[in-house]
Amino acid sequence: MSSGSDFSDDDRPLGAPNGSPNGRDHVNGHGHVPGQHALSASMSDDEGMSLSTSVPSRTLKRKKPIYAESSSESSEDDTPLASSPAKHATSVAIPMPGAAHATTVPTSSANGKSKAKNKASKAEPSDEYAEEGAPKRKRPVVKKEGAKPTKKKMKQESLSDDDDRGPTRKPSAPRKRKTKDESDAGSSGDEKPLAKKLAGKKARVSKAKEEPDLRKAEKSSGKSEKEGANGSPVKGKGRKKEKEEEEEVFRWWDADAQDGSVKWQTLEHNGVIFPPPYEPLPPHVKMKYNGKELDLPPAAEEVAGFYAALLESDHAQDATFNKNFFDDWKIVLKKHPPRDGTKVTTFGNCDFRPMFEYFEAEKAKKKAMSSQEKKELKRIKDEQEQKYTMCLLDGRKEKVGNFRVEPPGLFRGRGDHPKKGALKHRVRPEDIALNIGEGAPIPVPNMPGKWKEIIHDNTVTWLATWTENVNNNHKYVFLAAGSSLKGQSDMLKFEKARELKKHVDRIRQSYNADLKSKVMADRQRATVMYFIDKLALRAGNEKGSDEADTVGCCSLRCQHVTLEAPNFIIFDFLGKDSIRYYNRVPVEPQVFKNVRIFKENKDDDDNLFDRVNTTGLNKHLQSEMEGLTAKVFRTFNASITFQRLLDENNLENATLQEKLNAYNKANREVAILCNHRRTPPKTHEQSMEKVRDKYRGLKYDRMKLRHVLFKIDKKFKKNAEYVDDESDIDDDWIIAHEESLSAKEIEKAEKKFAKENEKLTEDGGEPQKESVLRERIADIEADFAALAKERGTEQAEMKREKPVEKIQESISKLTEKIKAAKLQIIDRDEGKEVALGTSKINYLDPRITAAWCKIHDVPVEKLFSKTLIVKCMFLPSVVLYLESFVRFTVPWALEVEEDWKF
DNA sequence: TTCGGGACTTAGAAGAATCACG
DNA sequence: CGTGATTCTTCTAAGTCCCGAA
Repeated sequence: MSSGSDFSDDDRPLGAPNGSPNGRDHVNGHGHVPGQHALSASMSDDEGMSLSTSVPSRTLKRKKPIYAESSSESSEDDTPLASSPAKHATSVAIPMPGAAHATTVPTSSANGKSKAKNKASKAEPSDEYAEEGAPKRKRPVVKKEGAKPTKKKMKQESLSDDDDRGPTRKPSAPRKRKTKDESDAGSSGDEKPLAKKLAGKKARVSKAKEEPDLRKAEKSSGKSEKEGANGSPVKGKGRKKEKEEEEEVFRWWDADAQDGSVKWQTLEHNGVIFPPPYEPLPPHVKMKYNGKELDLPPAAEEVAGFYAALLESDHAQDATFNKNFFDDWKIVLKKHPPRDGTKVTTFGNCDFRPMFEYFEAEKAKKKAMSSQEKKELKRIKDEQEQKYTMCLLDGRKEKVGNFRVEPPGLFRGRGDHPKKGALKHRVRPEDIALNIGEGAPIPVPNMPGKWKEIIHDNTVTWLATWTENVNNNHKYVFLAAGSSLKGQSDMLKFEKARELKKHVDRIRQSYNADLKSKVMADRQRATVMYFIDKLALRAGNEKGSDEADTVGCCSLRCQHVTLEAPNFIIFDFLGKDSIRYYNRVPVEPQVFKNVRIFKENKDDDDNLFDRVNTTGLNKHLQSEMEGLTAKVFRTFNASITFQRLLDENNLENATLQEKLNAYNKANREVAILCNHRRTPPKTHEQSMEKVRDKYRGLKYDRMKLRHVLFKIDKKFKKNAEYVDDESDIDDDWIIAHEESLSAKEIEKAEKKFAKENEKLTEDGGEPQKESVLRERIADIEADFAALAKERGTEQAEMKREKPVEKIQESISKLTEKIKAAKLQIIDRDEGKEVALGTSKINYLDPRITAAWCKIHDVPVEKLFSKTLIVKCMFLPSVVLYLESFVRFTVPWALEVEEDWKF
């Protein structure tokens, strides 16, 4: 796909609107529109849809509107483009590209009024399913029972024009699809999988069927043994039992398909490692309360220390953080009061500084240790942790991921999480459940206590779990990213995304048709799909009031989207991790219209899509393609865009560096698409200034050379090549620059002088007189004085005569350098808040990179860090090869043929 | 139909290691 | 050969999605 789309990148920009609620100001800078498909929707005007969604459901959770200002309520047709957009909208939009392909197949169903659209489109494609190679579905189809029942078709909401209007359901229980329009979808969904299965593999079918039952049985019976017994025979096939000695590479990707539910047959591990107990501070380190030293018992001191350590961080400036910390600390203090009976009641009277300073000093001390000592310390630590790092999974040694139990501390929620600052308790063995193979030795905790529970569940991959006290979230210990388990599911993920390629045209047609559906729920869902597909937005589950207020596609509220006629939508909301998403994009007129309708009669903090939620959306997606969920679109979009961008380059005679740049550029585009950001390093501005200075220096040098030419002959001024003005270096800068140059030269001269003298004395000679140095300095100063004179004259003298051609040559060389420097500056500045890692690790199919490296003869190590490579391989023995060379590696992704395409 | 439990992926920040370079 | 910048790894928060009970 993606044929044509040209990505113009010149539009970057966007002025960042200020004031993001939580203080961060990330802005997605560009108007990139991702998916380049075209929606062929014929824009027939929809018959006057009068559906107004009247009743805005109030979102339960939302307490206070965050973006109060956003002017959004548009009620009339005409969009507001008023002020607000203008404000933000510096950005430029990029036209949605390509329009061609998907379109080609007009489907009958596309015609407007039919509400049954789903059906129609579904039917036709059936052949597609058949062709599918039938990869093993990991997610067992299982649950089909669920689907079936729905047959009920209730349908209400038909949008007959008015009545439906609504959505009527205003109830506060908002949206949530009440309707089941999905029913049809359900049914069709059913058949699909079937077809697939049939087409697919024989054995598989039976397996799939069986599994569910199996699984169920297992679950209910709990740890029962039989599951093991049952399970293994089924899938067994003897494969895993092969003699492979542990260091031999297990090529799971070649091995027989794994079933989704049973994850392992045998599992041995050493549990988790607990952090060392709290060590009280030396007696001379005491925080103060009301100016007096506070003598705290260890338990209370420990908590105070958590806070003290953050004293200079942003957290300590955060009111919520401080309050939550203080509340929790007071609870601890009640149990462990200061020894002198002081009552700690006011946060403002606390002075944690002494503790902070002690920590800083300790840090400095540690840093000052010799590298010998540091190494020794590290060795000891590694030794202690050694046994936790690996486990035995089906007889193979595999790396464990986070085997260190999270130490106690203050909860660092992102954005404005209502619980940030709360005390996270120390986790004890009593809190932890271990999952381990039956019969495997039970590890002994490295601190006093007994495990909460030992289970033997081979349908899950975790080794240990506990519940964290602040949010009651579950924490797990899993295998490392490079393990077979993770590798497998990673590969499945990408295969699923690739599968979407085959269905995406049809899916787009179908949602395009639905954009005009008379059923409000369908129309909203289609609109949601349009955004998810084009902008790679996240699904957007509902969130609770005790979490930060962030949204995804389904949970967008009216305040998050602004319409700008004729066809722009401005998104401005906080997404995952409270990262701001800002994007101004052109959309299909129908989408524009829909959003206008959806916003009608709603308040800013009402849900934009009041009839859609992620569950319903995913259910629908499943009916379009087995295993399809909203997040698959993100993976698909990222990888396919990446592949396309890489393919667009012509790297015929490119140098290695140019190739790497091209790769990184593509990577960055994807990161931007997915809105992956980072806060620029504190030092960014400063290092930016340095680069800019270098750039100006080059420009200065070139200017001087030009002036030399001008002096030789005025005619050069006419030469277009030399007219370049130095608009980016002003007089002040020139003066400063010349001064610094002169200072540098003098310093150099002094050093040289000193060195010469040293040598002379060494050889038994006499040192030179000071006057020699003074003379040299005078010369330098004279040179610079001459330069000062030249300022503004457009004429310059050359210290050493050079033929004109040489000068011209130097100028063009400088011009090149200047261009490169400029690019580098832009690059760096634009990249300052884009994080490339996340997409590289999670969204870009590593096989794209592997194949690309093969074609262009680029060593993978230049692009993938060691851990990333390991992720594509996963066995230690393989990793060793890596050091010597990638030829021998057998990571699942690195084995691809060079013509492999996503 | 909602709700919450559960398991697993995705995410940016913080910390550690390595690099570049004066 | 330190040291400041850059890159990689670790840490754990915050999502997605599924499931089953009420």
